Amino acid sequence: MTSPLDQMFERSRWAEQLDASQRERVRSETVVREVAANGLVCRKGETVEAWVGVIEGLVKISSVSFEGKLVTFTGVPAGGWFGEGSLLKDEPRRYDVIALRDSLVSYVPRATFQWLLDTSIAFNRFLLVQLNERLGQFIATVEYERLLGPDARVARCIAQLFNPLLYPGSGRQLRISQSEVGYLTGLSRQRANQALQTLEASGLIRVEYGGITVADLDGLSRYEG
DNA sequence: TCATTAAATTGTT
DNA sequence: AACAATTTAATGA
Repeated sequence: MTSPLDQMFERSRWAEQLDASQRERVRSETVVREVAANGLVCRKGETVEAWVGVIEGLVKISSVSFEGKLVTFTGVPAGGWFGEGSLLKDEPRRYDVIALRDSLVSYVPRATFQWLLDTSIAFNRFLLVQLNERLGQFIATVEYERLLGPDARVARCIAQLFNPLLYPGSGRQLRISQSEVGYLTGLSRQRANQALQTLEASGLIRVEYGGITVADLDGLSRYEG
């Protein structure tokens, strides 16, 4: 029987390329935890002690200003890893990470992360690709937020969740409710619903009950209204 | 397998 | 924010 963690490793390129003893060490040192919807995966300000992977479900990385305004930076679906930035810089975590629905999360301890960094070239390559991909995403996000309306923001958000480099093996279909799309984009559910219908009418996605299927990922990521 | 019910999600105001 | 309609999941005959 393969555990959910093993399945996570199987579709993570860095873990795939470890040898048996390396993988065994990572497996034994990694902690898996269930997080209920709206539960905290990591909290802002805490000392960073782990690199985090989403095995199942969906989490969002966000921050609250001291005025209480909630800002969401990005969502991370199953298959995604995050937190390497804070680990590398050895600083307190800058963001809250909250589960959007019941999720299964894995924590790779700092020491294990360091050891991978020191011993595995595949791991280093993976981080390089991931960091680069994220940088591209955030630059594009800033550009879009300044220039485009809600429909395009939703389009971008969905396209991000389907990034094959960051979240491999998830296919074209993602289970995500429209209220979750609203949380990720900072829009009301009603507006998110409207945007999804616009995008469906443009033939970029198919809207289903409790999920969406991407028909044209490329078109979605360059949608401008 | 089918029918009934509760819960979740969606479409609309 | 509230409502009704729709879909899914769970339950038991």
